[in-house]
Amino acid sequence: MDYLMTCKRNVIFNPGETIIKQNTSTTHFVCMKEGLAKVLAEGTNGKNVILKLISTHNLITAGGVISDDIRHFTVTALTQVECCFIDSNRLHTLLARNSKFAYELLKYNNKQNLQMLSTLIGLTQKYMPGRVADTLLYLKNEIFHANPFTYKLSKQEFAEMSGMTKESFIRSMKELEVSGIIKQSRNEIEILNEPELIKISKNG
Amino acid sequence: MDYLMTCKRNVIFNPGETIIKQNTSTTHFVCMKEGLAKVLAEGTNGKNVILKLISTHNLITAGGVISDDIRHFTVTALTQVECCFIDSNRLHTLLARNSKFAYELLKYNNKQNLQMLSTLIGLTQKYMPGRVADTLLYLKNEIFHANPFTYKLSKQEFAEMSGMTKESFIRSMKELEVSGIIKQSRNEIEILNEPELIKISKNG
DNA sequence: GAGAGTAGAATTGACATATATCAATCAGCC
DNA sequence: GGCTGATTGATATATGTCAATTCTACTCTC
Repeated sequence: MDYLMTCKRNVIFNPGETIIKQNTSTTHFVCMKEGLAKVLAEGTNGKNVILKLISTHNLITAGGVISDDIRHFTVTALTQVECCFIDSNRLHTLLARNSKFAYELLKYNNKQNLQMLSTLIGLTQKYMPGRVADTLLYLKNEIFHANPFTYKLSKQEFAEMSGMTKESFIRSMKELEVSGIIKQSRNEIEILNEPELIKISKNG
Repeated sequence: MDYLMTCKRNVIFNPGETIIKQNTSTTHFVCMKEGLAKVLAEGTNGKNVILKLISTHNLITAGGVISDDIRHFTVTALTQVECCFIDSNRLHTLLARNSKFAYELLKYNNKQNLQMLSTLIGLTQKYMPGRVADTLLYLKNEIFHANPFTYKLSKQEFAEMSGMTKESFIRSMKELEVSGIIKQSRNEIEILNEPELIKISKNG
């Protein structure tokens, strides 16, 4: 991985800039070195789903690269992002030579797959409160690693992470706030009663 | 792949029997040699999602095996299924030695991932008619490879493939029939107007 | 540097509608 | 002749849509 990271083509993206665009074709893949970005799948009818957020030291294959060279999702910078572009030939060479690396990549890939599975289950089988709870727990535990966490995502983006409209997301959040489970101010969310939130996530 | 296929532990499953059970742990993975099976993810509240059907010559990793040894979905036989169990050590050995194999497996894995992505998009962003259309096109093009195709799945199972209740599935099918887009008898479905069905799939 | 203006996001409310739920009836099958 | 699955209907509810309002951040001017 270090071998891949120490590449030349280092690029800086500003918030809002598109790092990878869905349905385009490239022979490069991207390695995030610093920052936060969103991975979203664009639907046919203008609806998007944010599959996950990615931060430091993350490999962005965007679905393609290994099976085909088409990008299957769009990756957009949320903060300033530093990343490097690596020629996929370089990856292929490494794969052919180093079976340990191939094994690790396979593991990584597998983990992605499972993550997507749980997203799928969550989005298709839970009611709104459960999905909102999932989003909040994901943000706290896997992205910000802090409890009152400060965000700079729009409500629209939160909604796209939760598979609903922004209005519905806002209403759901308000209910959680009224119930005393969370506390929110402009750019900050605090989870006050995590056990209850987990209970809601498991569909109460 | 042939090396893996020529294993000793050959097992026959009858329709309805569980080949792999979600949340169990094994150090074996399964290779389908013959038959048809459904791969479903069991939700917490009794709702299931059938992720896909699998037929001849398919590797069932069930999510785990490479990253952990926990099965993340349940696989159930729909017809009589012949398959073989392979010790995962054997796979790991092969991976370590043969980088070409690792590469192929990575490709395979990647394809699975993309398939799941499109399922996710379909289930979360489309209305019922679009989801039903997706299911029908999937069955015709990727599973049965025939136009009037004969099935032996229950309406409940079709519904679980389409992310809805069986009642909703039946109603949706009826509408398609009334519109002259499909024709259905007891165990057979014929797609009469495929272009229109594709249009519906793309959310009309 | 302070205030007015403005563009975009957040919020709220009323309403429409997709879809689930529940119960009843019907059909095919051993 | 009953049992399971399919179908239909009536109804409830979750969620989306649309429009109106408020809030916030930022720019421009003086």
